[in-house]
This record gives sequence, structure tokens and C-alpha cells, in this order.
Amino acid sequence: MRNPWGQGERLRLEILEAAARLLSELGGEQGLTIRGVARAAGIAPASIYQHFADKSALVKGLIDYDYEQLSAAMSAAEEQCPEDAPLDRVRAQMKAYCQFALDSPGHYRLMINNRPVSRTGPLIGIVRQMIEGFERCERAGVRLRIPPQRAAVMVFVGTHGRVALWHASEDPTHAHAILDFVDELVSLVTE
Amino acid sequence: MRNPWGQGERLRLEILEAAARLLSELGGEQGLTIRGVARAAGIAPASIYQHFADKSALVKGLIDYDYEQLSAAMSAAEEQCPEDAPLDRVRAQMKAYCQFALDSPGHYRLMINNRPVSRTGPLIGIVRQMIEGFERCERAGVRLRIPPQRAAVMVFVGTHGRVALWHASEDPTHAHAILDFVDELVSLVTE
DNA sequence: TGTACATCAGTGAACGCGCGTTCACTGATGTAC
DNA sequence: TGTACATCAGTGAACGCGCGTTCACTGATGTAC
Repeated sequence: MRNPWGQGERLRLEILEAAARLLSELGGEQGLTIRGVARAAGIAPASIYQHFADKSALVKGLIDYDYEQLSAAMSAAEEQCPEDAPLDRVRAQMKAYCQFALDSPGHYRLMINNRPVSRTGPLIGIVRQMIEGFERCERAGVRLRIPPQRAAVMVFVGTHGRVALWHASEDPTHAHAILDFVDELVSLVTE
Repeated sequence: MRNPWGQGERLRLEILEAAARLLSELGGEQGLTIRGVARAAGIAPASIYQHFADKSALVKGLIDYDYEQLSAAMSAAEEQCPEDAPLDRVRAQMKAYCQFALDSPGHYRLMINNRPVSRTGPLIGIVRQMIEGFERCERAGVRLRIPPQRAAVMVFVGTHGRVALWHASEDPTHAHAILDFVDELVSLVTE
């Protein structure tokens, strides 16, 4: 079952999917190894090196892959809400973020812990998305207690903290507690 | 330089201190190995097994050691504030928490990631400390926008999120930005 | 049309490494008689 | 007081393991002439 000519790239995706599956099972980075991914994908360890220069490139590829999924989920959630309810749109995005983190703890941890949050990094992109959301709120007449940038950072950072503690918890509370927390945060930054 | 009779326990502390030093240098758990700790302590790897059953016991010992330091730092900061300024006391505790996290990123990460947050765990103890602080505020007449338990959780969780993002950042902002964030959080939960 | 050769996808076997852990030991210091 | 022995703190050398990575390879599929 080797890929036909010119389709060698297909294995790259299969490797990423196998790595994602493995990461979901493991729930953490320990055990996310070249050999383990090869086993999960049903290929030889050496085959991975045709698609990724080394282990760190594989991990980086996986993280990029994950950020795409997260970003898409947030946008999809936003677009489920009517345009004239900007605060709902903000809430929906943030809750999609939570949902991703709750559904895929291993992925979330990897994304947060292994990717420096740089001025151009993917996490910052998400924060920017939130800032734009709050700016739209303000323009729509929603009263904020602090400037929209600060409100966005506050809601995002608070949610992130809540999710991080959920991850560290040995007996995780139900998802709705996390989602309620988002509502509480939003209500704190609005009047 | 072997310890005299009856003082074998002294090496235990030296091992923990060496592990702590190592963790500070590494900034993360990868590389925190039995052999590495032994090297840092200047002893044979086998010697560690006289004081810790296995690697996980060593890590657990290190985490307990770290929580004691953090808790002591928070209490000390609280007691620097006058008793009749309960909100300042709360702020001081939270800022001591931040300071610890900023000064010792490796330790902070280890504590958060490797210790399930159980109903009786050390992190919960810290949250409870914060709750008591906010209850004292309320009794002293400070007006809160939400119940003291929720205010405490909000401030703690938000701070934790902020610190976690600082850790993930490749170009960390200055400490004062973190401390300002604590003030902003506190001002959001008060009137 | 045949045929020599290049290119591609993927592999098997081996490498050196650092790890956690074990076990029989060394030698100094205490105790029993 | 001496002496045999127990106890203690700590060690050196070895074990088996899984890891990341390399390298010469296999065999199918395409291309040049």
C-alpha cells in the first residue's frame, strides 16, 4: 500500500494524523516519539524522515496542523451567531476555544507549552481575533468597563487560566462550568 | 565528605536542592533526570535511591518542597500589609505568587503540570487562602461585584492564565505588566 | 516497440546514547560483651 | 580495655531499554532514445 508516483505527500498527512491520534491517547508530550508515531501510522521510523527533517520538525508540523483546526473551529462558531449580536459572537468564539481544549487536552497542552508566543505566533492571532470582536462590540454600542483591547486580553487570559487549571485537575469539572466561567468573565468586562 | 552517623537525611535535602538548581537552569522538566540530579549534587546516581524510592518520588518530593516555598512567600507578603487593608493583603499575596512564577519558571511549570489539582492538593490550599482573603474584604466593607469565593477564583485563575502566557512567551514582558494585570483583575471584581 | 536508466516511495538493520534501576561492595562509625 | 560484629552512608559497574538518526537497499513507476 505504497502511494503512487507524485503522491508522496499523502504520507505526510497520514503521519500528522497518526501523531494527532497518538497525542490524544497519551494526553501529553511524553511518549510522542518518532518511533511511536511510526508505529501508529504503520510505517517504518525511517519513512518519517522523508517528510520531516527531524523530530522537532514533526512536532512543529503537528502544532501548525492543530492551530489550523482550532482557528477554523472558532471562526465556524462565530459565524453561527447573527452579525448584530457581537457580544454573542465573542462568547461563541471563546467557548469554541474551550471546547477544543476540553476535547483534546494533549493537543492543547502541546500547543501552549511548545510554541513560543511571539508577536506573530498563532496564539497572538487568536488574541487579535478576540480584540477585533470586542472592538465590534464597542462600535455596536456595547458598554465596556475597560478598553476593548484590554477586555479581549482579560477574557482570553482568564479563559486560558481556567482551562489550564481544568487540565491540571485530577477530577475535571464538567464542561459547562468552564463555559459559565466565560460568561462570568464577559459580564465582568461589560457594564 | 560523607555525612556522619544518623545524619543520612542531610543528603536528602542536598538532593532536593540540587534538583531545584537543575530545574532552574533547565527551565523545564525535560532533562530533570536521576542521573542529572546526581551529577548536580556531586554524588552517584545509586545514592539517590537511599532517599527516594524512584524517580517519581523524587519529583514529588521536589514539588512538595516548592509548594512550601511558594506558600511561605505568599504568607510573608501578606503580613507585610496592615491588617486593616484586606484588599492590599489579597493583592500582595497574588503578586507574591506571580513573583515566584516569574523568578522560577521551571519550578512553576513543574508544579502546575505534574500535580493533579485535587480537592486536597496544595494548589487548592492556595485558592482557599485567596477565598479567605476576599471574605475578609467583604466583612471589612469592601464592595464586591460577585461573591467572595467567585472573586477569589476569578482573580486567581486570571492571574494564573496571565502567568502561563508569560511563560509561553518567547520575549516575556516585564514583570510589572504581570503585576498590573493583578491590579486590573482585582479592580474588575470590586466596585 | 523495446530497453536502459532515472526517479520516486518506502524499508531493515544497525549505530551510539542516556536513561532508570539493581546489586554486591566499601569503609567508617557505632554497640555488645 | 579490646574485639567481634552490626549498622550506616554511599559507590562502581553493569543490565536492558527505547530513543533519534543514518545509510545502503528494494522495487515499482516513469522517461529518453
